[in-house]
Amino acid sequence: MNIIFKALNDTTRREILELLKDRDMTAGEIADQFNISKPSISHHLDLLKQAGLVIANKDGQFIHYSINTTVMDEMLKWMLQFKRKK
Amino acid sequence: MNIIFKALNDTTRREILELLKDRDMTAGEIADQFNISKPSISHHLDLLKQAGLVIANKDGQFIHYSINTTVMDEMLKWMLQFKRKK
DNA sequence: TAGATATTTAGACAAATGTCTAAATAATAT
DNA sequence: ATATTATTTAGACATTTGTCTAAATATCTA
Repeated sequence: MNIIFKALNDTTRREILELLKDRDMTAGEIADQFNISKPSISHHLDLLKQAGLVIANKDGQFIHYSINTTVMDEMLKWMLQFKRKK
Repeated sequence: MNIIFKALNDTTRREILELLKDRDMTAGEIADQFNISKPSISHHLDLLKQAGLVIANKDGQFIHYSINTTVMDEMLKWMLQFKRKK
């Protein structure tokens, strides 16, 4: 839970998720969308991966990243507890 | 958006929200639930207030805090965008 | 095998964060 | 008025975070 909130607490990482919502992308393609160095993006991707929010798939020299929304279900469930009770 | 994620990115603050889910509490009552100094709790409450997640109401020398779930709707909406699209 | 391309790892550094103690502010009670 | 209670503000400090550059690793191509 902690690690998920941590991963989402950064604009760049949230934007990465929004990109991956539409289609899978390689690390390089993702980095091209930001004015941030590739190592920094790599670090962001690592945090997202640790949180289980993205999945990395190696394909030759490329690494394809895809979003994993099942992890978000846990967060959605956490948030909904506040709406249920009066 | 940013400030909401920031506010939720801390276990103590999330636990405060879970306490307030059941009933309104004063700053002192909230602080009593944690092994953290009152000034630190005060700071956490301030961040939650800035994010709009709680509302403070002064009543004499007490300040009653209550949860405001409408702000969470924005977050829920953000999260649901990932579930909608295929 | 060498060189180019894709990505990560390592290490440094400034800024942000969570915590504390001491002091300030405000309201209540004696 | 003074002391007590509730809460916040101020300032300090160690830890975490986001970023960078330089170097390492891995794959592909000529």
